[in-house]
Amino acid sequence: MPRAATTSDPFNAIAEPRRREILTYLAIAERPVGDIVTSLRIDQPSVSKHLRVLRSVGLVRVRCDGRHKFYRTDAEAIRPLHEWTGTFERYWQRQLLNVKKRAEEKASQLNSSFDQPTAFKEKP
Amino acid sequence: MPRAATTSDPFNAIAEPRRREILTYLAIAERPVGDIVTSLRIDQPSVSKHLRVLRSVGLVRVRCDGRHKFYRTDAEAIRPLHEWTGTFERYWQRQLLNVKKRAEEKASQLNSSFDQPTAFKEKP
DNA sequence: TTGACATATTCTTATATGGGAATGTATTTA
DNA sequence: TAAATACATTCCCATATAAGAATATGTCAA
Repeated sequence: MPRAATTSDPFNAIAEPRRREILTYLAIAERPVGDIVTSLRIDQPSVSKHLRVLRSVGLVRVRCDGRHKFYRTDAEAIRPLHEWTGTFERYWQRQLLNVKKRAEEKASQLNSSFDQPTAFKEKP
Repeated sequence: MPRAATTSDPFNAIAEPRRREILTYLAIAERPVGDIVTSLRIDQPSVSKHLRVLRSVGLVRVRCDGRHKFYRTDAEAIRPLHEWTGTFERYWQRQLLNVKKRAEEKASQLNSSFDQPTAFKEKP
């Protein structure tokens, strides 16, 4: 069985690099489809298809005006993703602390195992 | 052309729900494969395959000990994902402010367009 | 050495894409 | 109304999975 549809899972929707580019591009301001096509250099049908996916998971919104459709990133829809990745923050902070601690232990070990001159070795 | 390989892109790797579960499970402490199988109720070959994907993008690490292999989440590898989603934070904060502002405007409009009694309408 | 245990890999299969080309659908303008 | 503009959709196809079943590999225990 393949993966859950991109059209129902935001995590899956942002798995596609082009879609991430589009989201970044549309975060600053709303844009018509044509702007995305020329700015990001993606074929128009591809852009439309990506936008369809992004819209189906609520990552972008549309505003219609005549024959133009203005898309913009719905930043709030990205928040849950940010929060999920954020649940690991305490763990990477702990990891960093451990690395630092080990480095310091190693450093002090070196300092004590050599004689005084070692302290001056680094400045020739 | 399909998407970039799950084995090279962390965003793609976490697009699979089972793998997110595994990452969460392995964030707290290292575990042998069998623990994942029983705790998350996923077939052993599937677990091995998911772990292979996660390992190939550096999201988990292994420690071998006899016939056991202990896996753990490398939280630091999740950090870039957290940072990418975090680039949208300023935008969703702005969105929230706008929503709030509009709500307040609407509220004050209501207050001024109705007469005093309106303020007591809500407590019968 | 022979099993028993813990994981990994291979093979098959059903399915979900993503791109390219062509076509469809509104909407505006001449 | 006809042509042009802006997007969306459809069809085809090569490819990347993910699950399931069977099998392989590696390690410890009797």
